[in-house]
Amino acid sequence: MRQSQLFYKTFREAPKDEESLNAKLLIRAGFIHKEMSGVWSYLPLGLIVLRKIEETIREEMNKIGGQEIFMSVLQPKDLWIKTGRWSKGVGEIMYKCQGVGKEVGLGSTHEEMITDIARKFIQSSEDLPLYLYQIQTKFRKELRAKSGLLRGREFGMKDLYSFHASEKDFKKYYETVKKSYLKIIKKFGLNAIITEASGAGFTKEYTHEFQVLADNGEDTIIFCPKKDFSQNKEITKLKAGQKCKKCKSILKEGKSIEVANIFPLGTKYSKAMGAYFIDKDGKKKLIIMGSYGLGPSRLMGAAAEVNNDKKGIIWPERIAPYQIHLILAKSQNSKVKKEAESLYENLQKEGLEVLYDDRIGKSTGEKLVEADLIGIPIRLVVSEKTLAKDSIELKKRSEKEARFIKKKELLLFLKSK
RNA sequence: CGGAGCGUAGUGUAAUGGCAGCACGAGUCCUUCGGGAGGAUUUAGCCCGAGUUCGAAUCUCGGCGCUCCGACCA
Repeated sequence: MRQSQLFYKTFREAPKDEESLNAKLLIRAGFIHKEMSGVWSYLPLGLIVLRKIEETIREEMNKIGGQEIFMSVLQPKDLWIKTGRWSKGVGEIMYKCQGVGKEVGLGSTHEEMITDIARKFIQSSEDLPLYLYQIQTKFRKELRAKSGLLRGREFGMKDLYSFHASEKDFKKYYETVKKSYLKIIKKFGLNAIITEASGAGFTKEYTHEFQVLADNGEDTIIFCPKKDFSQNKEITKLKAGQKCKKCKSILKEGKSIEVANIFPLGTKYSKAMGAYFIDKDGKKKLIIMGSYGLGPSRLMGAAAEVNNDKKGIIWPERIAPYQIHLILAKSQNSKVKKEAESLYENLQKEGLEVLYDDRIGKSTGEKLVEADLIGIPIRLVVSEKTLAKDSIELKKRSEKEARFIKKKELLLFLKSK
């Protein structure tokens, strides 16, 4: 992509009413645009990042047997009445159908719908286990949206639902999802701690939150530095300073961002909605369910919140909008431009993702500062200096020092990644 | 939903009752040419409504919006 053609704009200063770091950085670098509190639009750079996050999640979900579906945002009211959640006002946003004049739900979560689908398709133990997921926009009645992408009223959610014939089978899959989630989150440059939390109306047991330590997080956890233990402060009876029961490490307290939450639903929804299957023994039994949420937009916010320095964002490779930022330094010598153009063509031929700053009016300094703000992992510069050395300058966003590298070696280096 | 703060060009800021100004951005021209360059020139603004006043960006009331703290977060 030629930067001269890219729809974006960076800003020297963030809007004064944004306080959270992720919002400041993502707005300044031209990734997102706020429509209203808790509601964001994604500009080209931001959308690429969001799509990469979704794609990473999709790959991993498919690996653990997930099949992708896409449920509707508008949901029939009667399903919600069955589970008693319509009148409770537990977050569903009513939507008056224009013209029709009837109330329908605007999807805040999809347990009701998925169970409705499942009870129609699951008939015997032969149909189990079953893993269905979707990547969807959710709408929630957040009384207080805040912290940039970290808590929105409209946001992306990957929700996976599992259906099992036995508790044993459910527990096994629950552990599989835990491992898968840790793996996914790590690819976004984040280190999650699996944290026990309240059942939150879903279950009497613990649910599990995936918490990423960050000063701007809205949760507080008491955790073991070796990850042998972690509980949300809301429910824990332990305090920082006490010893971990498993490994005897001193427990710590920290602010954290909840990037995912998984729930053992048991038979709560299958019971409320009559989702049964015929087991091998010929008996009619309730389907055992789990639900597993992971938020792509919140993950994008968390990734920016955690991976940055004073100059800007430092995107982890897997979700960076481009892998390489090629910069044409300002020069009177037309050979410099020729060299950069030909390098751009070559890198593209190799199938590498390149953002090429081909703008001719901009000073080199401005380009470098802007590149740091945008945060692409590898920066290449073509200038009079590099031309004289018959090489290209290479610098990783995560490292301080740049180095010069011969063109042939450069391609090998980049392809090896 | 309770509490606090804030709403002035695209962004950041000044003017505290008397001609809305500055910087960045954006446009044009010249110079500069590796860490948001310099000069010239152009562009663009008082959240909405009511009130007080000779006169309101400024004071009062109402509304709307944003941020932060708290409650809530299925």
